[in-house]
Amino acid sequence: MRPLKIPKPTVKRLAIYYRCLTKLKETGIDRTSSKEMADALGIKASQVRKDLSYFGEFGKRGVGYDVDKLSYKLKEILGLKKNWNVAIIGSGNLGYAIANYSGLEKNGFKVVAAFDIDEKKIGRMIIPGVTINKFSEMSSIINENSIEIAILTVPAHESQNVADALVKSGIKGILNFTPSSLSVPENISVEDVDFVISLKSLTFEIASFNDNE
Amino acid sequence: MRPLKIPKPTVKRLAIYYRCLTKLKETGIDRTSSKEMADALGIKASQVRKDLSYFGEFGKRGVGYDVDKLSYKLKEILGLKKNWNVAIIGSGNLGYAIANYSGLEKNGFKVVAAFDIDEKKIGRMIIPGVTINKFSEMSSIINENSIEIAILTVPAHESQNVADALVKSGIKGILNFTPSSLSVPENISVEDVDFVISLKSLTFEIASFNDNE
DNA sequence: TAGATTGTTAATCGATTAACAATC
DNA sequence: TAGATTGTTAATCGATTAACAATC
Repeated sequence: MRPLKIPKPTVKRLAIYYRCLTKLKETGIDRTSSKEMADALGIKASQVRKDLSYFGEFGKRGVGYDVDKLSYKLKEILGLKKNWNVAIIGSGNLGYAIANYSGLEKNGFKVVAAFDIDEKKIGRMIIPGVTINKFSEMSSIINENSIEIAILTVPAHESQNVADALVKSGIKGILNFTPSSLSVPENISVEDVDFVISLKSLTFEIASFNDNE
Repeated sequence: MRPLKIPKPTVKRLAIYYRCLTKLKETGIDRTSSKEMADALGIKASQVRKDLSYFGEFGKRGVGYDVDKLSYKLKEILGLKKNWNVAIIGSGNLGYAIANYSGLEKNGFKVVAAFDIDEKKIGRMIIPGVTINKFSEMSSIINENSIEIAILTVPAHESQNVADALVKSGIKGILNFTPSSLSVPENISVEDVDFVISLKSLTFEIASFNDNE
């Protein structure tokens, strides 16, 4: 049982701290401070401490944080102590790129299945050892392989239907690359990755800069 | 000259409203209301009106909004009246997938150049008509083609170097798919798209659900 | 006119930051 | 011990929401 409702931005930052600590570890540094991490990330030291304080006391006053220990704690908090089986839903260019992104495996995410409607793609390998399946087999394959996370890269007009099927298949979370805002039961988690919206934030900013001088 | 500092979340939502209006237009609907849009997006009507109010008065009291007119206004606000030339920096799987994503052209973004270090890729086409170039040609090609936006999909350890080169080449904004937080001059805009962080937010949520019952 | 919906103000809510006692 | 840095409280800042007069 977690004590409090954790702010969404805090969760994102915890993942960023974890990445930061991993880098420190690789550099051979074994002690750090909220200030050091904050400076590396361009935020305030009190923000770092506040974020961590939701989950416990991980540092030593006057000393700082043990990199290994804090890193392990964050790994635990973020649910990364186990490996996660993921499925790629929609094996187009984007699905292919994500499935083959080395960062997935490095972070404990294992692509164990992929799906597509395109008959021509069925049977091909999306990554070595993982063949692309028909949507009709989705439910059974998700169950058999205890897949909890779906990475959704289907065309926008199919996204809600596919999401419904995923929920029925017992998936627990969806990383949604489609532009649709999905309706799912409240016990299912969805994270949206919407780079066209990000691109338009960018043009807004660029256009604003030019307007303002 | 814009009157106020616009909240970041507001800008993102403006882009979402614009997408919503585009969909309404396609459906043949020509009038809407803050409530209708809000319900479609799962937010509050007052949020929609507040967001729009930063930029002017676009509706009619008692009536609502003209879809065409509001859509055009948002297009203008977001800087989308012109087409943007973009370059793909790093022509791996992800760069390839993004370059070939139909949503780019549909939204007024034109991929006019691509780059990579890998000698084997130089000269190949990333999309029909656009060949992959060496990094050494980046500066001149960006200038000659008046490219203002770079989509950065290089490996993490090269990202800052490449970003520096992009800034020197006169780029105005970077859509950053790498996990590095880039240092750029304050007149350069950066938007981060970090799906591994999103994936870890997802595992946090899933793990929390299971812990809490 | 009566009903509907805007634009805007004021209230609320939530997240960030500063400050500092605790303590290594 | 003196200096450093935590964990936490309180203050500040910013964003969301409710409420309502204006008005179509």
